[in-house]
Amino acid sequence: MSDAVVALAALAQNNRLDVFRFLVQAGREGAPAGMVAAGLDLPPNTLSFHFDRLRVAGLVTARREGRSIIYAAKYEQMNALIAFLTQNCCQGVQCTPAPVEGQARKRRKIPA
Amino acid sequence: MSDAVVALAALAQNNRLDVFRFLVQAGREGAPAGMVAAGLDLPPNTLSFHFDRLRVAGLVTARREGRSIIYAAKYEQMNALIAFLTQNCCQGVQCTPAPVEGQARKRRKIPA
DNA sequence: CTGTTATTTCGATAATCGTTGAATTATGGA
DNA sequence: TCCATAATTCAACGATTATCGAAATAACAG
Repeated sequence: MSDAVVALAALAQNNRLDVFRFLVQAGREGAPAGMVAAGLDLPPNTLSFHFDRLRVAGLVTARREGRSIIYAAKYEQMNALIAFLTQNCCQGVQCTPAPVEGQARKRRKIPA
Repeated sequence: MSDAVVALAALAQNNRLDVFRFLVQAGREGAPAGMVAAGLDLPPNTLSFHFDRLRVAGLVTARREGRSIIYAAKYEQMNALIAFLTQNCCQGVQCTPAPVEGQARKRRKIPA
């Protein structure tokens, strides 16, 4: 539960949210730190700091590959966060913001 | 878009997340500040600070009623946040964590 | 007006945050 | 070995945060 707060805090910062979005777009494979640095124009030490936050929050994984360190988004954790928000912060009320595609047509109310 | 960061930051704090959840449970009607203070055992000035954060983030509304001030969760904003996360932080990948109730049965793929 | 209840505002404080420059570690190539 | 590349760690900094006690404001009752 305080898990959620940590994850929220990790995403509640512009650069960090950008980093995470970048990694999401990079796919399961992930991307080396340097590529993220180049893509977002962030100095490597600042980036290291943010990566660490995301990692501690369980939102990304890190693995070494040659001299690069590859970071990858942890989709499961993101799903868990969204699930938490959906269940705890909209309770009872219609909330699920309609899946992006294939949403059901509104059903006509059946008269008594 | 930086809207999302503000909303995330507003929820990225234990007491504040509790406050928001309390208001969500209170329903559209909302609840007076004092009731939240009692329910969560928080000093009123600290609570004021947190209410303000949530209000600025667009996550709650405030209206005066007699001597009380009634705060209410803004479900639409929460939906918008969840929508943002669903679309921007899981892009392409299966992500929507299955609506709590009434979820559609999985459709059998139609063979060519 | 006076007093009471409900809440906010103000000033101060300790803690945490995001960024920076400089130094450091780790890997691989010549 | 020596050098270059990729990334992290460290110390410092100004800025923001969450909390507190005390004072102020708002609405109502007598």
